[in-house]
Amino acid sequence: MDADNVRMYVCGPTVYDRAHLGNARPVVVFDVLYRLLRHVYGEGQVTYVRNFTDVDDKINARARALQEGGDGRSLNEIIRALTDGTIDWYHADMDALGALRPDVEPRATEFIVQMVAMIEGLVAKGHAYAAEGHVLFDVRSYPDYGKLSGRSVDDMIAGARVEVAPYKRDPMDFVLWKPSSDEEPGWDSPWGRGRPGWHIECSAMAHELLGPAFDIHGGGIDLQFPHHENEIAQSCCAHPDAGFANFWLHNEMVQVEGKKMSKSLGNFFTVRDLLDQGWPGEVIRFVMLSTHYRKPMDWTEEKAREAQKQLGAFWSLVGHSEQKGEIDNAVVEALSDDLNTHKAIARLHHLYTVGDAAALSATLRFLGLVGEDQAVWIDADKAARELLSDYSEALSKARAEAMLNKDFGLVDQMKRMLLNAGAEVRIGKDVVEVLPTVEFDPSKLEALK
RNA sequence: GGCGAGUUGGCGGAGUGGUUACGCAGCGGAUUGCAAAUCCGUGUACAGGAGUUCGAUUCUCCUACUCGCCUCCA
Repeated sequence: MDADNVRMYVCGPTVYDRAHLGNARPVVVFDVLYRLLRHVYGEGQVTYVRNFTDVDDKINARARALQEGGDGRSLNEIIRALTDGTIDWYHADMDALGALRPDVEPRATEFIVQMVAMIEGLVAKGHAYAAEGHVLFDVRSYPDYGKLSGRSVDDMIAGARVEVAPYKRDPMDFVLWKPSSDEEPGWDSPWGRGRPGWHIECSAMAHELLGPAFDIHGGGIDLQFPHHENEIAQSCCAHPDAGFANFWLHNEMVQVEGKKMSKSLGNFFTVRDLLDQGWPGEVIRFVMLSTHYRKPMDWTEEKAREAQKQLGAFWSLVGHSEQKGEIDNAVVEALSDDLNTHKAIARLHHLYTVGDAAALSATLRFLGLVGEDQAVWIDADKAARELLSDYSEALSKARAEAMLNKDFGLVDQMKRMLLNAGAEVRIGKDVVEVLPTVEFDPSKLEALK
């Protein structure tokens, strides 16, 4: 809409717990988009907003449990502390994945005033009504309701899985505001003390921070309905001529070893779990980017291992050279084509194969595939190379002897040990080299006699 | 019951109305004491059926299967 101010809003997490792997996908996907937009339009020309939803019944339940467990603070204080802590976790974990922080990360609880104002506007325009302390959005008042997700109100009602509250005019009407009991957090409003419904916070914050119309709205495909559908209904009815979001992007879900990630299947884990297991954040990111964002992404150990191997190879090429290069244009083109990250990775392989360390380095940086882990890895790699150079010398000597007396027993034994420790043994015509691989483990080396 | 996405070689995973990526694994060769690594070479895969077309993996329709959403969910 405005090349000097490209605006993007992405639905962020409800901060009640550690981010799981599924939470990480939109973060990584839209981080790539953010980086691309900054590259194309300029770093200062892009505004990226991603919210924290810090008012939610799951949070309330946790806070109440803490209170009942003896926490003497007020409910609001506990909630604030709880969500503060969860946000810190989120930042740490997403930073580890190489995701840039958005320009603005608004918290829902800091925009209650704007939500109330928007709801009042909707009531005034006849799109919402108060009933029994609730305020509900009247879906029948918005003819385009269901357009984004390709549903019709009638179809959905036919599905008959809608909870029908007696105060609703239509079963599909959704809550904009609901009353709070004394044990629940609440804010004063024209409809009494209460709290916002789930969807209104994004509409209010997007409007406040990006204006009535902006370029891109993103989030997980599971949010397409009802969350985004409801956002559209609210925002478009509140600001009928603005248009709200120009483009909607939805990432597909994450699976684990071919199955849906769920607590009941026991394949549920957080980003922190993976990091603690020793997977570098860049490897997790690399796995994410190897699948197009609109397809389900299957997390498997095998993919992670493969990603680590490939990234390790890239890093070892760029890590030991200080050349400054340009971001590869073919990668930018691939990303410009609906974020074809896998094609971009194929191009990285090409840069690696032709040995263009400078371009590879700049492009990896652009894609967020080098970070602290790379520095750590380079250090470890250097140390390992040093350690192995002694072994290399010894092996070289032993081999020279063996070449004369044709007894290769010792050479083979040394080789086995080195390979077993994850080293790579290269014996050429006259050169012997021993180099570490990503699997190198010095503790598996026994002292050479 | 409603809505949607997908089904590509051993595996992962792009893409295209005709020339069929890329990575890993495999195979053949060079090399090697043997390997590893490297280099060179190598595989005509697009769920099934019908249709449109000179020609379809790519477009249309049908069928099968998988998955997701419809309820908190990224």
